[in-house]
Amino acid sequence: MKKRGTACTANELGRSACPIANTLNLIGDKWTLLVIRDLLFLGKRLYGELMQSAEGYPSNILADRLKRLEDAGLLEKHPYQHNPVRYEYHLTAKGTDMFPILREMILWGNKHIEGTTTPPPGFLDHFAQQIVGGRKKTGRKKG
Amino acid sequence: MKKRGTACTANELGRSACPIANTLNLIGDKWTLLVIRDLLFLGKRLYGELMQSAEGYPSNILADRLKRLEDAGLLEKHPYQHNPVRYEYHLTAKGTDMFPILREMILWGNKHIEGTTTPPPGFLDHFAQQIVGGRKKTGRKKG
DNA sequence: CGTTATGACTTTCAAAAAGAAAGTGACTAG
DNA sequence: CTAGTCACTTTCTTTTTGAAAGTCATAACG
Repeated sequence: MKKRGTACTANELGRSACPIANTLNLIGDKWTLLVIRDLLFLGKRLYGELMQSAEGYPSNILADRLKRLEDAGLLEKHPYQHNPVRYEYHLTAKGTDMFPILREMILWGNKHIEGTTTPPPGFLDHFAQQIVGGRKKTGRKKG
Repeated sequence: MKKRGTACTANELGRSACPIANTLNLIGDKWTLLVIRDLLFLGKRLYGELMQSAEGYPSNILADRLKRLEDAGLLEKHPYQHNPVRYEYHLTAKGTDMFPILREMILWGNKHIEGTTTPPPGFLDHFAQQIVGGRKKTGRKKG
């Protein structure tokens, strides 16, 4: 619960230079991708909103993951009030780029785990458009 | 290191019915996806081959993850010798369907983490062809 | 002024998981 | 008979988790 690092270059945690291994250094745990999901799909911004997520984050874990994600450059926090200072969190481009990973996990879960909820029609395309289509030249996937 | 479950229906571990949350119940840790990577991309089959992976699995962790993946139906083990019985491991269709998740992690890692190795040209398409194009009727991506 | 409430964390601590290393069982080779 | 190998399993110490309580700044109430 204490050590953190930027993890922006390979091998920082003693692993190989494999992009999968290095990506897992950031999101290879039970909670981190759920925080990203809440920020990306569910429009949550504040600590309290995230705490009310259906997943029931332990508060210390949530605080820790937000810090790690900030250190890794996947999210930024900005003060929305002073005295006491409170922050709102939002994903950076590096964070929203996680979308394709989330999307494939949704598709895999829907296909292979009974009882998982399916996003409404067009939901994923909407985000793909917004995130991938909106910021970069698009390219891969779907013609 | 002891409890295991099939986790083939949602909510088994007290989480929401979200497909991301439920997929993370299976692969939301540091090692599991690396084992799948070794089986899927690197052609490893035997316990000893997996142990020689660049990631350096602790042997007890590797044994545990293989069991969990088998319980979840992502891999099967088959004996390749008797006395003593030894097994070889290979992914099921449910396991190889993880490919798109791995692919997106490779792309994300290559884009955002300096120093990660890039697969050779055509590598991912090759697998997409083999796995997605080969087993199901799906999109066939280019004839 | 004193008390209660709220939001956003932080600290504490018991329990669970990870990980290093040594052990086990069934052989095979020398 | 002794040493070596493969595929795990067990033991044990360290680290991480996670439930719950605590903290801090401020607002609202009486």
